[in-house]
Amino acid sequence: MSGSDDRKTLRRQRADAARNRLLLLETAKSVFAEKGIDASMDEIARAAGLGSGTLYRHFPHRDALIEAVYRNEMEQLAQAAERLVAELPPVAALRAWMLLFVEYMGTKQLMAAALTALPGGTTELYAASGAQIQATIEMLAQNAVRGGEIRLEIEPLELLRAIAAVASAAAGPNWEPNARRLVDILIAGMRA
Amino acid sequence: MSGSDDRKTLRRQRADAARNRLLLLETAKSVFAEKGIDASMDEIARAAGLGSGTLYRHFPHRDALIEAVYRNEMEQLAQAAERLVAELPPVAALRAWMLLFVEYMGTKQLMAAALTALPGGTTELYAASGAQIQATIEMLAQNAVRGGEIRLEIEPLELLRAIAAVASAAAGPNWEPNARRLVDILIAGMRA
DNA sequence: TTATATACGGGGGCTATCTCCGTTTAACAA
DNA sequence: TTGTTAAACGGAGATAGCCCCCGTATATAA
Repeated sequence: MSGSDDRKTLRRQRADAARNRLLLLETAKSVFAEKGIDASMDEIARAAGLGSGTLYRHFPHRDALIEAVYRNEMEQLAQAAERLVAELPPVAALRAWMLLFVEYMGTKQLMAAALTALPGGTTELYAASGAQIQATIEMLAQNAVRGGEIRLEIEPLELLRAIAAVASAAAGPNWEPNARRLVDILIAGMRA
Repeated sequence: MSGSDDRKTLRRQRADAARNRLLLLETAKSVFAEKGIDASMDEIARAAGLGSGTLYRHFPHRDALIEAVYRNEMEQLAQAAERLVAELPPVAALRAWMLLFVEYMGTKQLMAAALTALPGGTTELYAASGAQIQATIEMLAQNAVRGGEIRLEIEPLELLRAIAAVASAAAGPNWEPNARRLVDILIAGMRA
């Protein structure tokens, strides 16, 4: 009943836990990059030198881990967007950021897979870490619409979904030029 | 050495085998539609009233089964393309077929999943059953290019990949209008 | 220093994929 | 028809991955 209950029950996270969480995130990122998005949970735990129980305490299931790694990466893209909007005219900023997104998919193929791959789970993955990326692309798109240069008749997030599909490793050897070209096709197709 | 060797060694497929193959394909299609693309192999075998060994003899692994179901479905789309090309002007035919593709993804959400979902396996899935669908979209695209109305700076198959991503169930409640609109954006973006 | 909430580890349950092999059956020849 | 044989069948079980459980260890706060 009293406020002191919170005091009593709240206890800051133990240092080892925080350390291990970070370690697991880093390890997962590199293991995913090396072995692909299908790397087993046990393997990741082993690579981090921790028990699988520890891995599962921090990330209750496979998707939660992928999502966490993914969210981490996306943060950087969100920051880049701010910069581009400040420095470039609206449509150019949108285009530049989409190209950055393509480039990003390149370095982190696994993330492209995560975007499109989770069977039935993609939605939830998006719902969580997608919130940020969605806010970002929507900001860029709205900005361009206000400039009067493009019309927006599709949910902006879908633009990314389309790009991610083409920019996934599965899209063959020419995925990069294809994806870059797709960005321009989309922009051209949206011009008023 | 002699031609009669073939006679001797070749023996036409047994009737029960052919029957069961068909039965398994049909069953798989409906089970996938009902329970989603994650339905277990054992469940499909059981639903068909056959042993799992039989299922695996016909389709050596899960992906082979999905691929076979998928290829089956795509056949119909290929036929529709012929008709559209004969009846409509080039770009209209391309657009109409892409919209048909969207509609198709709607009825067979599982196929959209198959298009984008197989972890690391998408490429192979495409390589096999994609041959036909690729030939189809390329025919439509080349036809439109010859008409001089559009430029083709992206591999046509990638257009489908983009559409499939947006038209997948994972793309949220508005996937259909979004996907349809994407078709028009793509067409507009490709106009010369 | 002691008490306690919190974290750790890894064995094990469960489920799904795929293999193996003894049994059954359809196809062909005589 | 009937016998022979290659082909197909079925389903138990080997393997592997996800995740839970819980006894042990330890960081934190008093």
